[in-house]
Amino acid sequence: MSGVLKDAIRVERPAKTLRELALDKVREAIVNGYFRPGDRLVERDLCAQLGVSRTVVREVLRHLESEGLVANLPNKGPIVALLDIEEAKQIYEIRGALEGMAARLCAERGSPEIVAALDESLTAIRNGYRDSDMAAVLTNTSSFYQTLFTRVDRHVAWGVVNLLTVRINHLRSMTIKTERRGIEGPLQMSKIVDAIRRGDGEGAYRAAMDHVAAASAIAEAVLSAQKPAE
Amino acid sequence: MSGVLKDAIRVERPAKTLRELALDKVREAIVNGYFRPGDRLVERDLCAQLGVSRTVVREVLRHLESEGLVANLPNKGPIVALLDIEEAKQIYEIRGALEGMAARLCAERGSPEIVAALDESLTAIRNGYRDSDMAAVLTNTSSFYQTLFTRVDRHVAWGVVNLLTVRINHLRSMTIKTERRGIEGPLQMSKIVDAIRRGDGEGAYRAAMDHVAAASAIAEAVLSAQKPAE
DNA sequence: AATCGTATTATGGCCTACCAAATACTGTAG
DNA sequence: CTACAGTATTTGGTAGGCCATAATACGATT
Repeated sequence: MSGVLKDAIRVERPAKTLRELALDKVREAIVNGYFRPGDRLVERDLCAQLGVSRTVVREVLRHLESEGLVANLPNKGPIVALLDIEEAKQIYEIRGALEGMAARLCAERGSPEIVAALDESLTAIRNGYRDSDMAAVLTNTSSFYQTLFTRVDRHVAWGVVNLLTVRINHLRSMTIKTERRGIEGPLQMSKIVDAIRRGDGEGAYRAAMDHVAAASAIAEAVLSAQKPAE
Repeated sequence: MSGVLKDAIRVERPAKTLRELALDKVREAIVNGYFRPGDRLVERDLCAQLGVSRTVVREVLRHLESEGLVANLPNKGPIVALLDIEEAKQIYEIRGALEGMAARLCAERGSPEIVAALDESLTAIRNGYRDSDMAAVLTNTSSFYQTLFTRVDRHVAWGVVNLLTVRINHLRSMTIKTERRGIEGPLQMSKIVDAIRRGDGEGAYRAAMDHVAAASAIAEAVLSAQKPAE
């Protein structure tokens, strides 16, 4: 049997442990609102719902806790973390600093491939708004920023941004639906791309900051309009 | 019985679970070098060493994994994460962005209390260098930055910085011992304080960035001098 | 009827024991 | 000396149990 063939037919293992699958499921469930902020996450119930053992559930809860998606009340157990408006603003601020940094680096790199990739995501975002396909808007916004970070090899910063982003995910899906966001959002993002295209690091930095600041302002409005109602 | 008294005599419970104690122990052991990068962390060995069950050990390992201190090799198990020089540089870069941001905010706030607190930490750092007490240098450097972040209520950013910092902790203790660091480090930090004192946001930002950049450069030198030797 | 004390329940924290699968090691037969 | 089979190691995952605590419900007593 040839070594080459052996490699060729090598079966791609799922490679995902049950724990990781469960982790994704629960995170997904929190992010998309199946579990609401404040909901208790009872271990044994989760076992039943996920069809896994308590060991796995507990590891998943620990992991989500360190991600900030789950909070652990002493002597009461884990709940879905509540999103504090102050915290949300700080998260947006951090994203601004990091995305601005990445945008500047992209501009300084001056690679046409980056601009092309960003344009592609941006077009997809515009189409998403046109078709009212908010899921598409979210995933392509994500890939827009992923490009920004990973094309200049800032994987750690991308990881941080991702970590923080899941915590404000419900906010993201709300801000995105805002009336004017469908126009202004892509406009601001295209300013980032333009600055990168002309190699304007400082402009790219500011454009990225502006975009996040706008998102933050909308989020604040949404949150403070919502909180009193509870 | 008076309500005031009731609060006054409220018994302080340890409140720490076994898991948290174990987590701290293991993290500490990794950070201070008892476990070296690349070392395997065999669950059952840890159970024996910590005197706890596998349940606890596994949760601890998961937690450290999500902190980036532990890496999990598929089908082989957890090891202490190896520090890649590229990753270290990125971490320093992120710290620069966030600490710069915090320094700017402190300068804009213009509160004498902040300056006083920073000065106090800085003095302690200088004393630490004078007495060759590197542990003191580290903890006071930490409190310097903690002041920078928490006095302007940036707890999330402080959390991010902390999370990243533990990953480069061995580097920190090495860069700190570098010959000229004992002079230049405090000098750069005093520039941050000076800029804050005169309300110069931009200057504080740049000074904070410079300080981290210098640390990064030293770390790079140390690491690349060390890696080939292995 | 109001209050005080006592089961009961729900739940998390922690433990032991077990099995399956993958990997690493080891000794033996050819 | 090599190939191969068996053995130990170790993780991933499961099952189930014990204990402590907190909350709640339920009486019993005054």
